Amino acid sequence: MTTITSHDVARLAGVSQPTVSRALRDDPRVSPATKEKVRKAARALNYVPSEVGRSLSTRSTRRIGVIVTDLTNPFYPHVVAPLHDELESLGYRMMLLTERSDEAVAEENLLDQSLDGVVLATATTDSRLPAQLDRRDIPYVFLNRDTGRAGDYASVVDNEGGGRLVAREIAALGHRRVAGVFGAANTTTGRERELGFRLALADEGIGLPEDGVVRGPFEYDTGYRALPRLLDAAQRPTAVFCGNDVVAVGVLNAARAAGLRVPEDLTVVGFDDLPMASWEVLRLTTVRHDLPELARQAARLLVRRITGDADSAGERLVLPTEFVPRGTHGRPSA
Amino acid sequence: MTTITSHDVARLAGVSQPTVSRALRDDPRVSPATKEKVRKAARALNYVPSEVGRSLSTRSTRRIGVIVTDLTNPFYPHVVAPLHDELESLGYRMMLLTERSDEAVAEENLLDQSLDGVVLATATTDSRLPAQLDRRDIPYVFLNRDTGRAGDYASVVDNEGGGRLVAREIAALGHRRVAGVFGAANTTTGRERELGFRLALADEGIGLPEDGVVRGPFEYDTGYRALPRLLDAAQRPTAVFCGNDVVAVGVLNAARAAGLRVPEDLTVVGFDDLPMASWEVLRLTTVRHDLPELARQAARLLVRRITGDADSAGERLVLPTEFVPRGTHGRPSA
DNA sequence: ACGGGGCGTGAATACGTATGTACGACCATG
DNA sequence: CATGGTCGTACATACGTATTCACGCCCCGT
Repeated sequence: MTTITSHDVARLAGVSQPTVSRALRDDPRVSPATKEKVRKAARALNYVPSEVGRSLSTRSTRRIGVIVTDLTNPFYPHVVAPLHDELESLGYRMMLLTERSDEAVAEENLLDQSLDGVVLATATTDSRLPAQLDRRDIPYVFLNRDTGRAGDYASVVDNEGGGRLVAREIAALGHRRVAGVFGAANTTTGRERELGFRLALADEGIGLPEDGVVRGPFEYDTGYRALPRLLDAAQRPTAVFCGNDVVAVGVLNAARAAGLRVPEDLTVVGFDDLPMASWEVLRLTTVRHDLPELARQAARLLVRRITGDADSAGERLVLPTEFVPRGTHGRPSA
Repeated sequence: MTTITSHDVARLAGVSQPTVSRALRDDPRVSPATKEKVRKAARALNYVPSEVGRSLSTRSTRRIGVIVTDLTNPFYPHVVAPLHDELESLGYRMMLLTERSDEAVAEENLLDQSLDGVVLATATTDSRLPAQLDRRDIPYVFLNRDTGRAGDYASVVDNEGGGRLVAREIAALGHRRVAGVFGAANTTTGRERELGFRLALADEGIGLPEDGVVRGPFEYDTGYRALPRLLDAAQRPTAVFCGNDVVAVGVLNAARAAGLRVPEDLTVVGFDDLPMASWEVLRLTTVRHDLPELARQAARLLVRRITGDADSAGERLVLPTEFVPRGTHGRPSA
């Protein structure tokens, strides 16, 4: 069974190929009678317009690339899913790409004109991808992380504010020896959350000792392996602020493995409020922001940029944060 | 900045466009000297071949569609991630599509010749998608679930065997009043796991009462809401087999909320052995299979089918299962 | 010296759709 | 009745790459 084209439909309907194209796109210049004839022929042949042919002709693929590091990190699905849905409702489709890809492969994938735009959910401050995309005039937006430079198009969270919230709550409970497990230093999320936390702690006269800070990828293992080190610090902490929920879950599990009671022996606070944070077995105290909205906002911003409706100087959309008390924080017992 | 095409490269290199195409694809009929000239020109212009032009000409997009229900269900990322990587190493890219999409949209996406193949990770036994794909001669494979009919191309798990394993372990521990939370009845995964469980229980003289069975989507909520109902059964169960780990986590959390101790008051067993099953806060006893391999196998099978190297009568690749004892099973105390 | 056989390259074309332009028919108006 | 306008459709072409075919050249053999 060979592919059915608009020419086949044209032949059956007794019109020309361009008329088929126009009729199916509901062009007002085609008479209702002809439209009906064409639609009938198209449906009789089970015709579906070729996306490739259309893309070549219109120079637009209505396809968006989304770059993530690792989908098995529970954070990403919660951003990719709403992103997918929002893009779909805007008439775009989603290509999933990962950062770990071989660099040459990745670049070719991005620069071969097969994407109308790109969502970068993994940007590190030293990534060279944005420059490549700029060079090709491929619209892109940052999601969650950005480069921190002016001119970015980004949908992000008030990370610094969120870090401050946690510091104040922890201080108010009476904690004085605190620790932190943050994201890698080349991510704005990691840096800003740490900064807000430090600044607000300083306001309360509390310092963050050198051996009370661990930085690493926003992964379960980072948290799991960080806790033993933090417990070995000169000043054993009574509270740990984690750069995100995934890391916090790692810390919670390490605490359980170490026989520590939470929150009696240790206060643990996360960031993101992933659905699992409210599981009974975790009851993780955390910082909430509207993750689905973060994704939807990125999708809409990207589409605005594609259609030329975005501010040419860049746009940074910042979502607010909120402290969510659950079961993993309390007064220090020591 | 206008798009750079092979014609531009040709002009700069002083050759024809076809020669550029051949040179860059390393065609042996092009002389080394010309190749060098072309490569130099291409790199000077930062040329990347247009994927769209190539697709139109070759009638192949090297793009694979992957259909999932809901990415926020922790199961899917663990199959999508290895699938993505395997496809990439085979030279294909991944389009992510969801089942919930508006049906018309979804069909158009699948049938517009923009995909070389499709992975169905969501098949229900009554899905009409396979017939549509057959009709268009679009190669596809089932992943994890299939229709159960002969002629399928599928990468699946020995679900019935896995269900049997659990029944035997539970029976051996002395449980006599057991319950089950299975997947929807129109999924082979749900049906086969239930079947194996029932058959092996019957071998031990144990029945599964009507009010000891709940069926629903393989989601957290299904498990969470199922437990209260099961506890209200005429014969309160001492053990619950869950259709997959995600459901089991729902049950575990419901048990915690109900003040039940696991495994003292209730034995809970899952299926899949997702990474989170080994978290200290869960320590879920479950049935393991090689999930990444399940995905990789599906990718390779699909590519074989695309290239015409697969058995024309269909192929069903079945992965074995293994019982993984952790902390959520034990002898009944009652 | 002439003819034949590679070898390397260019010209022509195909892929499927969208769109600018031209053209024919019909109607209304003077 | 002629002319101008409008409406609907066809013709031609563009998009970027891959491929088939034809052709010219050089080298070798006789």
